[in-house]
Amino acid sequence: MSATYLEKLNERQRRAVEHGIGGDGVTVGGPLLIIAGAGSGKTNTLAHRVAHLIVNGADPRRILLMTFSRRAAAEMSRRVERICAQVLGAGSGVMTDALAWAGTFHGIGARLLRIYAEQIGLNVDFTIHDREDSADLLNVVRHELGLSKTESRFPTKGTCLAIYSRAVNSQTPLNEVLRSWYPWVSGWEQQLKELFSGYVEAKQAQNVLDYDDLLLYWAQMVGDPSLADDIGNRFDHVLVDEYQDTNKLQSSVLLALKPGGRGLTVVGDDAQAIYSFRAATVRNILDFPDAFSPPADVITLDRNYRSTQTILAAANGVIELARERFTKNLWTDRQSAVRPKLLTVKDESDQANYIVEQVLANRESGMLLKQQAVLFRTSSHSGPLEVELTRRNIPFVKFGGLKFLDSAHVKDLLAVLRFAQNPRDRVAGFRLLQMLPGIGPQTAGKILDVIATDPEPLMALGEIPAPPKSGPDWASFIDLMLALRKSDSGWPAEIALARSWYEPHLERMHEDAETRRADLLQLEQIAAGYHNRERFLTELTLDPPDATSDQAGVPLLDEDYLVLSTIHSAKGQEWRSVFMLNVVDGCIPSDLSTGTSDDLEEERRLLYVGMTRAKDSLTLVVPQRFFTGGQHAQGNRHVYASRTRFIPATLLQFFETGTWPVAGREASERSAQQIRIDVAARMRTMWK
DNA sequence: CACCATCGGTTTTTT
DNA sequence: ACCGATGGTG
Repeated sequence: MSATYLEKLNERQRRAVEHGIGGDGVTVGGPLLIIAGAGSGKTNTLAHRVAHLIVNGADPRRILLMTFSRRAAAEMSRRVERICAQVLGAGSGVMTDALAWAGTFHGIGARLLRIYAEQIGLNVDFTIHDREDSADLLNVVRHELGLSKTESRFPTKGTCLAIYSRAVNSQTPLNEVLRSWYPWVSGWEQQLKELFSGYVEAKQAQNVLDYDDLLLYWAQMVGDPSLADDIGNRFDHVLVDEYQDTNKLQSSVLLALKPGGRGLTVVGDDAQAIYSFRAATVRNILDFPDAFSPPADVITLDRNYRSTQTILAAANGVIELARERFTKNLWTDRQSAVRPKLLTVKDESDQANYIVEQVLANRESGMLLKQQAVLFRTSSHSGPLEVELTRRNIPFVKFGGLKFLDSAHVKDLLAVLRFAQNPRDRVAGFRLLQMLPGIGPQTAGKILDVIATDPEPLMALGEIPAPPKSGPDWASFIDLMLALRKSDSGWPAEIALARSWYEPHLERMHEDAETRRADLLQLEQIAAGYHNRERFLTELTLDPPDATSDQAGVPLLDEDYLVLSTIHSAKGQEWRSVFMLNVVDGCIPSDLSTGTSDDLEEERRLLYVGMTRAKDSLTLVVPQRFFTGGQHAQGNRHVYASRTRFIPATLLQFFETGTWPVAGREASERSAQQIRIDVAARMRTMWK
């Protein structure tokens, strides 16, 4: 077969694409590891491999493709479809709804668990707790066990959850987890064990799973040989992207699905491992070949197509100072006379002004906002820039950090739907009941106790006499729950029902009900895109819409906007022009991550990941003065920062260094402009 | 028992 | 600056 669509690939990419695929209908080869450096055409190669499988007769519905985020899965599906349509002709129909099994580990886990729920004694109507729900539930148990009133301070719910999660995801006994990562709480080992065991019981009684359970139950499920066979045989091919950021639990699932490694492909880059805080381990990718006999084939893609040679030289310089050597060095033939910039500015406010000026200048010269991105270590670092962008009416979308779903009103509305879906979910019920006036923690707890034992909890709820102080709100609440229980109004009508019930409560509880209402309308819009309530709740929890923008809504696709993103959320992406904020010690590396040398090495890789996102132009900004704590505009608590330790003097040769603004009176004029406020607008809103 | 005020400790990255 | 725990009041 002449495969002209493969001709654009380089020799190694092509080998990776064709590995194990014969022209004779035999498409299931041995295990393959692709080490794919930043910008080496990884996504393209993987997409071509999947397409090539399909073109050679593999059934797309029997391909399992696991990516790091749903965004990545969607992008991959899109590319695969495009290639297949080109090769097979648009009318071939092979690709209609084809890659049904593309998603994240957690998302795929949730789907499989619902399919096999009965066989493993799980109620199919389980709901999924996000991180905060999990912490809340853990906190309830913590109180019940009397651990919140101990002599010396017991760790907070967040720390407890982090410990639990680390133990589960790394498949490590608690005492070792405590010794290696939480030595300061090692005195609480016994109590933590009790807490975790109570937490597990609570989750089961309430028919909820947390993020870790999606992997843990899946791993348990494939621990049974016949179930493992059954699930493994659903898929002829299993491909995993970003394998360096998977944890031990995930690799155990993978090996149980395809014990011999046949049909298994993993792709990743050990130099881009940045998720060890989630128990990801680079051992997974390094040990992959020898998990099989004969060992997996390894193909290394080290030719970078993304960045100019000067950008790559600087990035290579940074990663070469790492404690351990990585499996490759990147090279390119994209010559450029322009080195990346390392720019010193006075403070964060000048940093914001500089970026705005540069971004606008780039746009003047024809570079869309969308082709530019501003990256930072920590979500809050972009605060001053966001203010400035808003003031100048420059549209932007921010990825990472606080989610739209984290706001109280959105959680309230979701709690209504979740409780209707699974009335045993106490976290949802507790939240929901307390929205009613006159119902607080005690009353809510008692009501939940009463209905917990009933086989039909929502019916039982209807029979509870109205709590004295809840007034007429109780009756309308019961009406709502009964209506949602039957779910005969259908989806997405149910969310409209819930929202109109919630609206008076919203107004009562929040001053700024107006802006919050807009969010809820937006949630309703999003909901319309899902098939039913269960899918909506599940997928929203697993893949929350993570973009927040200056406008209430996510901008339409054809609009132009600047991208703001944490480095973590920028993984796998690229832009023509990239700016990195706060390239100073204390930000990269984060002050909180300088404890162990492993932490520090991960921060170094983080800087490397950020730098390698840039195609044509890269600017690292170093503010000298850094405001801390209180955000009074006139406040003056600050620290003097210095350039990140990851760019020592020996690396300065790779950068064009400079300061901004260029000295002179321009600067004072600019700052005069900057404190200007819109007095007229303030006057208008004063009496509203 | 709900609701409000206050005080003290903490503060990243995300499925 | 923001929780979360705690204590007082109605």
